Amino acid sequence: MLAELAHLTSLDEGSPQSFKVRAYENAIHGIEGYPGNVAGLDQKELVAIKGVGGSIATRIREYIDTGTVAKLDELRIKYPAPLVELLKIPGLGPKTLKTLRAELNIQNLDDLKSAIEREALRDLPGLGKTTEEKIAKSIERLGMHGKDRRTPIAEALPLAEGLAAELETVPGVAAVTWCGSLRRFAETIGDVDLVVSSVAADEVMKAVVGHPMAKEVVGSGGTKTSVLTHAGMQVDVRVVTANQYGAALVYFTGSKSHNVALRQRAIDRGWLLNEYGLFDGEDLIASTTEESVYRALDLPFIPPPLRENSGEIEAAADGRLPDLVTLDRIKGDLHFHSDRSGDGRSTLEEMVAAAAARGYEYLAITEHGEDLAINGSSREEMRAHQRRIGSVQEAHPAMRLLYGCELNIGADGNLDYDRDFRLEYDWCVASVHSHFDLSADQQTQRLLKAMADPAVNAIGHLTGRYIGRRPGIEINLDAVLEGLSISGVALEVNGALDRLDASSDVIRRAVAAGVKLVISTDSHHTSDLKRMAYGVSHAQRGWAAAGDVANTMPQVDFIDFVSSRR
DNA sequence: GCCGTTTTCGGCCCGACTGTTTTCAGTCG
Repeated sequence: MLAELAHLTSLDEGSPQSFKVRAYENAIHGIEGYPGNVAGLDQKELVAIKGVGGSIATRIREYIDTGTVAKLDELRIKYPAPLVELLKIPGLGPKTLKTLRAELNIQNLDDLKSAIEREALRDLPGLGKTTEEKIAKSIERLGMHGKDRRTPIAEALPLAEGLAAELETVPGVAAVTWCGSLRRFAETIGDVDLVVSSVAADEVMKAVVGHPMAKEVVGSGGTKTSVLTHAGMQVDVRVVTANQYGAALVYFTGSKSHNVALRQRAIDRGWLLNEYGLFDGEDLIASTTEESVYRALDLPFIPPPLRENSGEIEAAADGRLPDLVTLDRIKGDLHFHSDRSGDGRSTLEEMVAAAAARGYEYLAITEHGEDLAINGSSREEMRAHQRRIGSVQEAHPAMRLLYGCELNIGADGNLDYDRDFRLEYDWCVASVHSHFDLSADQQTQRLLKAMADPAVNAIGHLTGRYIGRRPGIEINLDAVLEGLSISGVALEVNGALDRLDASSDVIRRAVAAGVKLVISTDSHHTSDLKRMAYGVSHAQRGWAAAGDVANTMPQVDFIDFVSSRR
């Protein structure tokens, strides 16, 4: 509601920088940083949220109580959807759109196209032939990459990793880092930003322009090149000197809103912060490393996944940043398949060896239960598997293997096998794999019933979503978190890049509610173990401290934790 | 529309790039 208000108000005010628009955007960030359920707050409690004043608080209550907001309805009538759609065209902003509507009565895409055909745009004040052609070209490729097109992180990250590795081999290059929403580990990525430290910018520009993944060069200058990939993703590469690298990383990692707040902090001290450094007049205060920039602003280093201006700067300033979970504190993996599961692709021995190579202290083997057609295992198969796990255990004495199962949560909340058989497992993850379209009430009951089962230790991939492909199930989150909190069942943070389920905002709510987390890879092949790093970054985005994550416990404590559930 | 270790009124981040202009406006990140 607030995002739409901001969007329509930018049209109404004829400026995306209008203070009213920014106030709405600030309120969005404040609310994102609120760890509880905003719908339950009254006017006074709402105003206490940073960025929310009397007017916005009233509109939030109005929205929750009535489902509509009069101000928003007014704006929707004044600016109908077909008109607002035109803002998605790259290069066309609110000012130009206002002119087009006032001068040429353009109301939708067809109006705009025909105005371009009769070359009517070029005679308008402030526009010209070039702008007309630019807008025409933008419309042509609108379907592929409009302003709001976003790519799932599962597609963007491999592209960035590959390109960064190649650019590191270009002569003169000292370092390459992908920045932007990708470094912040957002679920979807607008474009890939690479910041390169190099003494030979032209070499880097040449390498990018001539790269086979570049289908089209959007723009290329001395230090900045933008290209479109064949998949329609924009990649921006920016070259800076080694001395500017830290300030550039801060600047290009964002978020925009985090940067604004940092610059405000600089202004408060009479300084200037930009992508080249932190300055006191002509004097450079900090620029080489990110740490030095933050330190000069009296802040500890803020990990990129937190940089959304949703409370991290205030927390950092007060020394209240959580002791975030990190990869080196992970002691085991608790959602793990071998080719015993129909969709598994590596053998048990290979999978266990891969886990041992990572130095894990414990590992739960969680093959699919019998209810999952094709992929599941019968009781007899499970018993044989248990024996095989026992013999593999002998080869890895330092790592405790848990005989486990990924139970399937049926439509009614029922689980595989029977209670006694389930209780023989050392560790069970229970997950939804079907019936995605039940009502929120039904899904909630289903989950609550599953977590009430004494064999269940964790709820796997909470919503079953695939980012950009399939929405997750609808649930009553408050009820689910309460259920987890009461039962002591852990919430899984699934590290598969196309899942990242539960979402980071749910993780943040869960942490605030005292729910225990487990970060798992849901590995089906030895190459999947690297997902642990993704799960950790994603959990950081949800403000998860090491103490919130059960699989940071050393082996002894973890075994205690598991048996307390049994 | 929000906010206050100078403030309840008067501020509100910064720069690159492009195009349309002779000093600036719009868009973008």
